[in-house]
Amino acid sequence: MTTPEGQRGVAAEAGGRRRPPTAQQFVLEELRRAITTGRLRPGDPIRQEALAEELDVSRVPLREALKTLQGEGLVTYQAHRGYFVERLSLGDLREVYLIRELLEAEAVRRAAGRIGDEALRAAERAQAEVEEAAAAGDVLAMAEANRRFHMTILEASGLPRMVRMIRTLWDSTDAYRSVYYGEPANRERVIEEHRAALDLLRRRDAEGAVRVLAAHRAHAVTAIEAVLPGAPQA
Amino acid sequence: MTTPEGQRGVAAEAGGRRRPPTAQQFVLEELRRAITTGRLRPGDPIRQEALAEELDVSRVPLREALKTLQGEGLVTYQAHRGYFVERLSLGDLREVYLIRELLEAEAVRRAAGRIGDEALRAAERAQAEVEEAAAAGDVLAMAEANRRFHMTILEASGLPRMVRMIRTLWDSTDAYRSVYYGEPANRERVIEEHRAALDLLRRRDAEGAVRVLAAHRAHAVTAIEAVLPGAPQA
DNA sequence: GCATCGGATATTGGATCCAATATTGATTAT
DNA sequence: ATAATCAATATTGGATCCAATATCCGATGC
Repeated sequence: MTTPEGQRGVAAEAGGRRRPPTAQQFVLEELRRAITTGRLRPGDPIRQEALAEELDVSRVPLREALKTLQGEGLVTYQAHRGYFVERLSLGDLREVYLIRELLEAEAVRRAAGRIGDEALRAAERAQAEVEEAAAAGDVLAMAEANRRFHMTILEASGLPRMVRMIRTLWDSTDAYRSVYYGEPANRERVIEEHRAALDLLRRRDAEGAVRVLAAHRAHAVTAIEAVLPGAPQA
Repeated sequence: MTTPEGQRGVAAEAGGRRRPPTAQQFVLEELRRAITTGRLRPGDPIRQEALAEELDVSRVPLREALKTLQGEGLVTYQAHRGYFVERLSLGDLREVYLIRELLEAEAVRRAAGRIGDEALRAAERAQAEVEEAAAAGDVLAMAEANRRFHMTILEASGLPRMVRMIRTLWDSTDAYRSVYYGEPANRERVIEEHRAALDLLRRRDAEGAVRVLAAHRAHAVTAIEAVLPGAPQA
């Protein structure tokens, strides 16, 4: 970060976002984006020097950001060989969804009994954004709003550590999720299911909400499985 | 790591262990040990320069190790303020055990149906070490053997990611677990419960094993809760 | 006396340089 | 031709130095 503005590359589409206060956070965001958008694809080795130069930072904050991503399961690491974008096998994907099932069921169950009006309204707002993005066909915006929708609900569980773990699991499959939203039929279904879940939450029907959201996940995982074998092509 | 042998401090009791191939891994091990043994106590700030000097490494590998520990929840981090040993509230502790309950129940259930003879024998060996350490009153050795016992069983689940998460959760409460083993009555109970679990696993009684191990955890958490308020005193 | 401001100090964040290890490719013996 | 060896190169690991930020503490005004 010797110069205020770097050149354009991985960091190119950094539209109107303002830069985080530390290089490390900046790099973290850019790396996440690069992975979730497919700019860096599963299995790709991460060359530190090239990437550091592209982002216009030194290798030090880059390496720390990579350690964070390693902890989140987005990249793997081999001593003296470097970091690689995690390549999820079909088994890995199923395992991630199984874990999410176990954790989210409990979180949603608790959230249903505790969620307040503000949180419900926040979820409704997120849902409105989901529908908006879906109508516009903006897959990325939809994924982001969708994430907000679910996280808002989960946070009502009062289990912050659990939510953090779920969020991490969620992120680890980001690279594979966009394919799901690409399909218009799936976008429709997501909207329907969200509406049903909101309805059940408003009525404090915990088990109903758990059931609907479990089905919601199941749909996603089967759809992703269908296209998985091999990395998601660019 | 300019000199082969550093001075004595956090790294002092590095008995007969051989040094890992990279400074970062070495630091990671030492930090974990320092936290679990109480050499670094919950809430303590981690001064990088002092610690780096004590371990005879530069701050670079230390910072990367701290990032790893941050991901595992053993330390917290605030930009420009540094790292602190995580201080678990009572609520946090309960949450960790709740998550473990959800994940381990499923893992044990699967493990019971899949565990092979070698894994069973490995668990039995670990259990023998647990009993040995308990008899000798060696709390640290007991904690380590105990960990091997449980991990051996969990690994039979065929869910490596889940096991990794459980291991991380396990580690995050290390600082508080030693108090449990300190009590001879608890040591006795642990041994009994392990034997019962092994027996049920041999008979492929999944639900029985799940039940016994759930009770096993419940005992531990209530015992730890009793002494928790405030950090575990040195 | 108390709060506020400002500078000195401590501590973390980042850049650069050097060392250690792995990878690659040419060379040679079989 | 093929496999093994070894040097050249690429890449990561680590140390040191400098910059940026926060913290601490005394001075100053009310």
